[in-house]
Amino acid sequence: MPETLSREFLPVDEQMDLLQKGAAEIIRASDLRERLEESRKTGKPLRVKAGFDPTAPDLHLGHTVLMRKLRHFQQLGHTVIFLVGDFTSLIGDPTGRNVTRKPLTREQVDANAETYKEQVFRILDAEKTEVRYNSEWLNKLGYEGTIRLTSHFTVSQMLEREEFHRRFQAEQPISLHELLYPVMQGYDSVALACDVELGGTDQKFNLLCGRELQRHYGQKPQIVLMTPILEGLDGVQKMSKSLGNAIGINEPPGEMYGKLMSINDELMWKYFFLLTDFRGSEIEALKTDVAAGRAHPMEVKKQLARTITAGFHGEAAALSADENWARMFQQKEAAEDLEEMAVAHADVAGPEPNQVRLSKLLVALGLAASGAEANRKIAEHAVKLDGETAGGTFFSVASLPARVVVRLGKRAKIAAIV
RNA sequence: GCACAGGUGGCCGAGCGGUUAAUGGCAGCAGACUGUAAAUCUGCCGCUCCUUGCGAGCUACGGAGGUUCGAAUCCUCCCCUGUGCACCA
Repeated sequence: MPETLSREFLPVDEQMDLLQKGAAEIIRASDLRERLEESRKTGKPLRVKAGFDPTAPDLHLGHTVLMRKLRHFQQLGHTVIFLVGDFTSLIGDPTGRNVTRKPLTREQVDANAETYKEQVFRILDAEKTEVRYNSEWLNKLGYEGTIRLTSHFTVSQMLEREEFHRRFQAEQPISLHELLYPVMQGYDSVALACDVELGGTDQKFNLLCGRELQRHYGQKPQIVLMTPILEGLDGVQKMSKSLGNAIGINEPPGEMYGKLMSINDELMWKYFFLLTDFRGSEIEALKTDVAAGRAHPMEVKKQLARTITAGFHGEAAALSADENWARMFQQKEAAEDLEEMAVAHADVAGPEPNQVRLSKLLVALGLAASGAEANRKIAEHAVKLDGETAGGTFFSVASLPARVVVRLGKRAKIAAIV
């Protein structure tokens, strides 16, 4: 992929090809083509915006689908605006929530925004990204401006939005301020004079509000490019930290690799498509090979896991994660580089010297959420010590300090008891 | 403000005075099976403590009181949500 720095843009067909890969919907593709042609003629890059609520400082692969698309624009020489929704996040986008989100404090927003940027620039080129905060213009709007702005929409327009409509029908609460969210996001596009706005498909309504408002303000309505929502590890619900089915971009290579291997076969193709630079045709070829029995799905999945892991941690880390995983799951041997945690013997002591209360140890290692849960798992024979199923609550070590490999299900850690 | 309907464990949702940590479903965790998964089957699924026992204690059905030997279940007040009414009334 050539890194275009100057006013030299690639032919429009090639640009369209890249931009359309993995896009769920473009409103409208023909307009995008037109505007790309115009930009190529005038030498002016497109202004491409994507807004982010600085609410979830831990980015996961689901977020990167959009980031990667932004990077595509960037690679083609267009201007990417990373918009921090510091103002809108005081509302909290109601998308997909059946409960009204509680607003963040100013301090939380600021702190989150910083963490966000740090992570985003692992994918985007910081040098070429325009970072803006929407408080810049929304703050100035004032009550009067807000009234004028909201007058462009009607209540029934707002209630067309699926989420509001659903809640209204279900007799669930909709706070007045939530209705303001799409309006503000739309105004961001006006303030930034965007040519294109990116968002997930769940953002469709908000994105279209931008077009609507831009018309009112005499601007050309932005093109809207929506990326699909990535399903999480369960393969059903969207990837989300709060649902516990996410792969964080800051996770250690082993974790990342392991989680990727745990997705089901069907989902792996989507991941290939949205999270790697494999060409569409290459992915289709792999798919055909698997269907015909020429390639093993597990091997293909390993390739996926390696590729994505390498993108965040480098080739070497990905390879070692790969080898480790094979040892752990295929040969059921203990992995080499398990995380080691120091535990004070006093905290986990049993009644006799050199004895350890296993339930406490499991909690201390973070393998069990509570002592009660730990005891249940021991009773279920789900706990292994140095490869041997633990028989009871207590176990003895020959001497202190001691190192024990503790395994509960898929997860294992080395306890350094001192 | 008035009236009505609601508020139960991560979610949905039973229970409507007493074998109740609270039926059931979903989610989750573990075991078996497998190609890592998925599917399927099995077990678990509030917390703490220890003498790990079909042990003891604690906390829990929006909140606070009350009635009762005993309340998620009855009463009172309060909070929250939804709906209707709010000129004629």
